[in-house]
This record gives sequence, C-alpha cells and structure tokens, in this order.
Amino acid sequence: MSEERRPDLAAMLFPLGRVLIAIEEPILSASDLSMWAYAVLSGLGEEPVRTQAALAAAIGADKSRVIPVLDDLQERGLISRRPDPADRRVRLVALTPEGRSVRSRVQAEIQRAEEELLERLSPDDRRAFLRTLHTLYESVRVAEPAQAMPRGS
Amino acid sequence: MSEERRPDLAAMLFPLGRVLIAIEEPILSASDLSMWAYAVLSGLGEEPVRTQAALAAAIGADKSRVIPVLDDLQERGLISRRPDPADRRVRLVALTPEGRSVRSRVQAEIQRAEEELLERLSPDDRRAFLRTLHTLYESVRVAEPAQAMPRGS
DNA sequence: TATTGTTATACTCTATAACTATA
DNA sequence: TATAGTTATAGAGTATAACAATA
Repeated sequence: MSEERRPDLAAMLFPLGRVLIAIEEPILSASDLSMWAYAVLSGLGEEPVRTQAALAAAIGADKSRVIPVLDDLQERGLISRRPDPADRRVRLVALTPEGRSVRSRVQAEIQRAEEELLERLSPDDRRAFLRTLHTLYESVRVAEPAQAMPRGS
Repeated sequence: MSEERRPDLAAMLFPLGRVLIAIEEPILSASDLSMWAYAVLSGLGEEPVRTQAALAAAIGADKSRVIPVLDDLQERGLISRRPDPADRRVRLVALTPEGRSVRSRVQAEIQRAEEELLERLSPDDRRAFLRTLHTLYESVRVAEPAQAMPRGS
C-alpha cells in the first residue's frame, strides 16, 4: 500500500492563495478597501466583537496593526467605535448599516469571482472541496488561537 | 435553490496556510533551511531547471530574491551552479546528491507532519480533498504564469 | 541590442516596545 | 498593578532599477 506521491500541502495552497489575492484585489480597490480593511469588515460581520484586540486576533493580525485600519473605516462611516460605558478602556466596535451593506456587497462580488475558479470542478467535487476546506478551517481555528501571519523568512 | 452561505475561499485558506507554515518551520530550521531554501530544493527536485530566472518563477519568487538562497545552498554543497558551456550567461542549477537526499528527507518529514492535519478527515474526504486541491493547483499553475507573492496591503 | 545573472537601494509591512488612560 | 488601546520605531522582506557579462 504505497503512499501516493504528491506536492506538499503548502506548495499547492500558496499558489492558490496568490490567485485568490489577485482575484480579490481589483474588487477591493474598486471600493477603496485594503485587504486588512476587508478582513476587519468580515470579522465584524458575524457578531459584534467586544475588544479591538479580540478582533485583531480573530483575523490573524497584531492589535497595533488594525488601528490605522479602524481609524480609516470609522472616518468613512463604515464602523462605529465607542468606549464601553461599563469599562471605558475598551472600545465597542461594530459595523454601521452602511458598513454592513458595503461588506455584503463586496463579499458577494468576491464570492462570485471565486466561483469562476471553482467552476473548473465538477459540482460534486466543488461541493466536497468547500465542505472539507471548511472542516479543516474550523479545526485549525479552534486548535490554534489566531495568530499574526508569520512572514516569509 | 439558494447558495450555501460560506466564508470566502481566502478566509479559509489563509489560516490553513499559517498552520502549515507553523508545522513546517521547526522541521526546516532543524535542517537550517529557510522557507525559500526549501522552495528552491523542491523546485529543483523534479527536473533540473535551465535558468535561475525560470527556477525563481517556478517557485513564485523574484529572480533577485533567490540569489542569496542559491549562494547559501551552493556553499553548503546542496546544489551545483555552473555556467552553461553553450551559453555562458546562464547558470545550470541542479541538486547535488546530498541536496537530493536532504530534500527528500525533509519533504518526507513535512508530509508526515501534514498527515496529522489531514487525519482529522475521513479517508475518503482526505483523498478527495488532495485530489481536488491538486486539480486546482494545476489549473492555476497553467493559467497564471508564476508570479512573485504580492504583499499584504 | 537583448538577455542572464548580480548588486544596491528604497520601500512596504511588521512586530516590539514604550506610553496613556482607565481599572 | 494590570489591561485596552495607541504611537513610534527599528527590523525584516521585498521589488525596482542600475550594472556587468555574454550573446
């Protein structure tokens, strides 16, 4: 029972990641959003986050890295950020209605563009791939508390 | 027939990529290899590459970025690099026997470590996932001539 | 003149470590 | 004293562009 020869997982994932970035980039810049800004909007999309540090951790960023991003999004009225009355050290961050609308519009565009990539698969394969990818994603999300992206080296 | 709600592809792939880097890192540094050095060894593993630029493109790096890596690997006797007699502008780069052995040992270790991640899947899912990932990988490899990794932003 | 490899440089991204304000 | 957020800074990683050698 010999193992199938295959490229490393990372060797297959990274080129795919590059293509996905290339797909997202024009969509994001059409709405004047950086990758991190979109990550913040996505991170806030599900449920409101209590602290900025928690938000940063959830999207795999350093807490200091998200601050200019939050400044910008707040200035543009896409998020609200106000001190928690109960503990004035923490900032309650949330999407504004407009932020929510931008987020869902952009996400829809991105996912539509991603479909072009997935269309190369049969419907069955496509479904199975997304399901398994989601499983792995959830499994690493609980295993590894989100961390900042290590750089190249 | 409503679309299933799902996170963006990139949002699922990137955390997975981070975990894979974390898995590879200790294995690579045990052999004193950087990520790019391993990418070079991998790139040379299949068939010898004729030019350094082609090698760089194959691993998604800038041609100037691989030079210090090649210097180091050559100094350590893991690769050979000699001018092509037929066109002395180009350097013929190849794995030495020792380089080949290091590469296959390290790759075996990495893939063994990756299996721990894949073990969270059923054998069927695991097989299907690897097969589909490979399909996508091949499809983007021909579509997008390998390019340097765009940075965050 | 065009191409391969190389070097030097400027730029971007990033984490770290101080600092503030609250508790 | 400890924690959330902020700011400033130094370091790493990168692409760009100029350069040398060969064609």
